[in-house]
Amino acid sequence: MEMDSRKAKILEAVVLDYIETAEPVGSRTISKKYDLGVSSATIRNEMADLEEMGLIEQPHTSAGRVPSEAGYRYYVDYLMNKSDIKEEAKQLITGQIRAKREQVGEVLRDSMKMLAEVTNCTTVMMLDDKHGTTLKLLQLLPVEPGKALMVIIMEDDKIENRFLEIPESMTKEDLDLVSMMINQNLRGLKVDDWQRNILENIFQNLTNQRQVVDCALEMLSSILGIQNKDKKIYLGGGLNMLSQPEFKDVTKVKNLLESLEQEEVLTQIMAADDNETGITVKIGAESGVDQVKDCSVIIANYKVKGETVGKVGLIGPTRMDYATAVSMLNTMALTLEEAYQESE
Amino acid sequence: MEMDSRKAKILEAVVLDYIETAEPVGSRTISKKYDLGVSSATIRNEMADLEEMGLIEQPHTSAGRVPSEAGYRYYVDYLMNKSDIKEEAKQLITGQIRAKREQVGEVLRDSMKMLAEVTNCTTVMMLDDKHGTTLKLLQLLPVEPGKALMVIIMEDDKIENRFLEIPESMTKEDLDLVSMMINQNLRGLKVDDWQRNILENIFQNLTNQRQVVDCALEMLSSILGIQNKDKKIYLGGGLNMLSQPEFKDVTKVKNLLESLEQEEVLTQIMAADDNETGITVKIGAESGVDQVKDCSVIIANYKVKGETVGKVGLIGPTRMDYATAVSMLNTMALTLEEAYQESE
DNA sequence: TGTTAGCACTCTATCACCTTGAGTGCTAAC
DNA sequence: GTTAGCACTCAAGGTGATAGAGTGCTAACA
Repeated sequence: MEMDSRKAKILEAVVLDYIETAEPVGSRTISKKYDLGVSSATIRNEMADLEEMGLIEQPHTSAGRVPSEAGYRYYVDYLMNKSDIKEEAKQLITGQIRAKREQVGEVLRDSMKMLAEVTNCTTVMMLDDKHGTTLKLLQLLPVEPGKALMVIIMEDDKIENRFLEIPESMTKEDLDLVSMMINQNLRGLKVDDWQRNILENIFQNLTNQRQVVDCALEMLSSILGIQNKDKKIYLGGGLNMLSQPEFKDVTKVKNLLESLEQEEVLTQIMAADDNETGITVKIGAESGVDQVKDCSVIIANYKVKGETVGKVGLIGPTRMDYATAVSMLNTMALTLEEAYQESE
Repeated sequence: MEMDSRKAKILEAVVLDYIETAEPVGSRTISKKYDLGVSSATIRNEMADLEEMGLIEQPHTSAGRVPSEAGYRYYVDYLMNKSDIKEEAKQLITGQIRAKREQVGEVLRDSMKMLAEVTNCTTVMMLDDKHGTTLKLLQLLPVEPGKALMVIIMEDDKIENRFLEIPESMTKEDLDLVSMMINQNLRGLKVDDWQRNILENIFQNLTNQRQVVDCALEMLSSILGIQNKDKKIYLGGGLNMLSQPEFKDVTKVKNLLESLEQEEVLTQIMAADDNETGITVKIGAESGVDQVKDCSVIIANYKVKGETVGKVGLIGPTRMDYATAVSMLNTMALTLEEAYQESE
């Protein structure tokens, strides 16, 4: 069976109409609504072919046609108009990101929420564990006798705070010294690269503060090393799923949303991007994650200096507006890259 | 119409059975399941009275009875066994809170989640704006040329981080000086108490760093003063609602959950506690918040040194297990108070 | 006087059944 | 190759009958 241009147009019509209405699309609808210049009977014949090719399917005999996963795939790969995007929505996102950059984290959260609203999907933001795992600056601050605050600034300006118990006798100067030693020796290193002799060096110079250093190092390593355990993941617009007609069944929604609250599942989903550059679209079961086998996932990497620093993902029903979703996500990733570049 | 002890027992049976089964309760069910020593006919007569008193109602003629809001009210006020609580669940919560206290914020979030799970309700934690609005310690840290990190520790050990642009020429010593001046003058003060002469004093001593100080003060005041704008609210177990049979309708759930994502609504809900001490139970429309008129809300204050520092709330269907909910919430509030007390 | 058994009554939930309409596939004519 | 026409299929929606849960009332009972 050959795929000619008329078949393609009919497939496109089926996809677009189904995305819009969420109802199976009949031959009559297509012949009336989309101007193909042929009658519904002809379209019926073509649709029978498309069904044979596995691109569309019928929920039951007397219903219209619905795109299959393969059909969506064909649409996304060959038919979709990739630049089709609402300019205002685009502005909204870029504006959002460029504004108030001083509040670390807030910006990401807000942008994710906005992207979710515009696309009516759920968004995931994930910072890559390759990045942010090296130390930029560590400082111990005396808070009150016996208590200090450890402030850790990562290479990507993320910040962690931990309280630390210290001997009452330690002064601000002692803490400064400890901070300095740790900074000098560990700045820019990943936890894997800590070497015995570096650590020995720190301890040797700080034998009397050994207990504090030990505790601080332990916290530090847990933050830098086991990043994936408390890797920052932002989720936006989880409730958007509830408006989709495919999720009118409560238990289905519940299972899905509960899955999305589990970091393992999110990590698995986001790991599904195969081409390192640009945008990956996974339709239905393609993601390989059982919990979202009825959803499509779109993932964008964003890079700084050629290295992937994070991913933005969009999760929605298979019947989602791929054109808008892809271009919005693309905009988002580009603006984030730009913002990162500037702030470096 | 008098409320005698048998009527009370029947009302209690209706409430308990309805809480358990979510189905209207018939006279036969009560006579068989709850050992009242009278026949279903007698119970029917009593139920007719209870209905006349407005404490129970019938969805339709041939259905059993369901407690009215007034019925729940009566149950909560006079019948409920307040110490009825599963000891293990209690242990779970207190254990959770007492553990790993060094990770500020995390503990609260986790405890909320757990409380939500145990009660199968949604939980809200809200830190009162009276508290946490005074400065304990401020420190400016040099990050890289032209950039500093402002670390702010509040009186309740909450921490805020903000990046600050500074003149490239400023040294660590300059920043220390600025930090010290701000600390000396503003520690322990609320933003309302900042006085012109105090600020003048800071500026006079730091004329050459005026720009930086200005910027820092602005951020500081926005953090301390307009606390309610970014007041920390933790929400836990929002999805629990989805398991309740009263929320099998998706649009209903969606509206509710979307309301609960709005801080104004949460603030309104949590403002509904009238008795300053102990626990408030608002049943259905009693909360006065339209969005949760089909839910009940239970609110607990927790205090340190006689002053309310925060509230914990529980939101669930009107048909909720009040006894367990109240005592769990109570446990939670007490343990939090205890934890705060210790850490002060 | 309070309690109970018995019975008629009411209303919902459920199922089978039918009708309707959307949509198809096939065929014959263009 | 295209199209009009027609028989066919199937889900959705409406109707009517039935079963079952629960009530209220009445008369008998202790």
